[in-house]
Amino acid sequence: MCIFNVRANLPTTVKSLKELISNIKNNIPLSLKAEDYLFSISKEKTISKGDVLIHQGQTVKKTFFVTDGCLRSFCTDNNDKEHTLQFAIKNWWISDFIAIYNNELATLTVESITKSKVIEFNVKELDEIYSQFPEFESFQRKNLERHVVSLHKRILNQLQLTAPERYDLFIEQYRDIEQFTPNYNIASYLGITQQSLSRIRVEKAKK
Amino acid sequence: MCIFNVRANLPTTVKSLKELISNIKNNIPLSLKAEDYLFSISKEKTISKGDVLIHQGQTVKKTFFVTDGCLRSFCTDNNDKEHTLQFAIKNWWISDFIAIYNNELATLTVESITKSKVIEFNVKELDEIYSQFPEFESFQRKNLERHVVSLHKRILNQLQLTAPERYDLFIEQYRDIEQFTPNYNIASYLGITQQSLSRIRVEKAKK
DNA sequence: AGGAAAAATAACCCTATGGTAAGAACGCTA
DNA sequence: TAGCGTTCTTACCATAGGGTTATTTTTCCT
Repeated sequence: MCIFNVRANLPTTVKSLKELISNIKNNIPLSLKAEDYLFSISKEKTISKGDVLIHQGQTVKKTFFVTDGCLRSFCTDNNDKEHTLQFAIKNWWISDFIAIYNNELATLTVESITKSKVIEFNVKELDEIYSQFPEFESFQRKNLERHVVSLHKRILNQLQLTAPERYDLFIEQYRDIEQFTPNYNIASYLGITQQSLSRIRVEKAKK
Repeated sequence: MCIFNVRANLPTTVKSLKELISNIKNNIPLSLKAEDYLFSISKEKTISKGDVLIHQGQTVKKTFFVTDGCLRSFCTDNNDKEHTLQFAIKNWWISDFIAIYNNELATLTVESITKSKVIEFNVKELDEIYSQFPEFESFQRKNLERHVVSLHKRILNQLQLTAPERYDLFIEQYRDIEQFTPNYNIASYLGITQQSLSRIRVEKAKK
């Protein structure tokens, strides 16, 4: 959902930033200066399974571009039940965008489901990029348009599909996420319990 | 979710375009040329209750800014059940953004719930505005950011709240929409049947 | 390989919501 | 103000999915 990049000659430690560069260059031409800036504000991190990058209730200062592994964002309700808003794998962005765009404290938790690699950005520094390098405006607008479409679709699916249908669709669309994440996380994304998902899987296997 | 405006001296027939202008000027400075362009591509329309502005299955060429009344967008499933994605009142945009951004045929229907007034824009002409007047990029990016936040929140609400809780929230947040729309449309927005909503209302009244 | 921890399944009963159908209330319009 | 269509409510039973707890299977660790 966000953006970015670095110079052509990368130190070995930031090799995976190349993903990000090519990702961006597919969409807009990047000046060397813009690459420099991106490089200067990014920090590559390796994180372990279970690590929490954003804590509910705290200020959100970072946003993450995933280069390896799988993360998720979720909220926790009054009964300590978790509800997954988003999964993120390679080339996806993840953070608490509600908090960032509303300038509020985090309502979400962002945690790593597997050992992962991410590129970390400071939200404020990242936001600077638009004034310094206006070519990012259009790039990001289009990203957001695509994101809006996927959210519209998710809402419609939630309204009109049964739980088994939603599960089938999830498997179909996110096979590369399914392999990383336990079923109870998928259930919390689909809006059902782990037990219901188990039942659904059993029914599905019978056919 | 989109953008717009017109010149300072308006013909009387486009007086309501002023809403749009002030809406935009609150956010970005508008050149006269940009105002001219907006004026040239906009068309004010009065529509009756029940009129359909976008038909499922057809090409989506228009997007609408509402200046009076209330409209909704919905999809229709295999059993002819309708599921409301969005309501739009004064100062909101409405169209089938899934179709527009994906360049597909309409999956949604946009219909007017009341007698309404809208300003109609051709999607292609509207899209031109970004290349001709780059100041709109940032404006629209921020609109989309806000829209993403509201969609994230809706998804989380759908996952974690009960039907009565969602209804309470709807009443609280959209009192100005509730007055226009029949309960079965609200039900289809909340993801429940008209009958369930009726039950919920009865329970609520008892307290 | 062996044991602990995590994840998935199963079985129980319970509750919220759905489907159908009927009737009541409301609101136009003649 | 009568009458008709629309919207809302009620009541019935049906069902999907939830809550709890136990058991099995898988994964992970050393």
